[in-house]
Amino acid sequence: MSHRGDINSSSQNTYSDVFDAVRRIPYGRVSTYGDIARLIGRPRAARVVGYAMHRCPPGLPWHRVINAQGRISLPADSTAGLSQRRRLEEEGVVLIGGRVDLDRFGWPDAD
DNA sequence: CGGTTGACTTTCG
DNA sequence: GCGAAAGCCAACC
Repeated sequence: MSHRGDINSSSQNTYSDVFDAVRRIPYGRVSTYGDIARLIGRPRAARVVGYAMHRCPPGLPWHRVINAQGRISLPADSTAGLSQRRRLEEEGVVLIGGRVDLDRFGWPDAD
């Protein structure tokens, strides 16, 4: 914490929090924008999560983030959309009818 | 400083 | 189960 009101090491930046949460998603698992938003303490900021995804830094497993419907938010015909689906299947995530069973691959576990 | 923008979510028909 | 409409929040310009 600096004397000035600059950014604390605890992020406090929605973007950093979002990126950190996404990095916490285990391999072969997926999370939704709403869940990520909730994890960072902003249950209503799901849209902001998507916004952050568009600005995601390299190395971020952004492909593990999908919408609440278990569906890829990106257009199915888009390069990024196809790439995301391929990466998910590559990690063992099964897509049925273009959808992911959040009850099985969703994270964190509902339990 | 303020209106516009979204890789969203939930509710209703 | 699916499509349309409204709600919500932070970043962007």
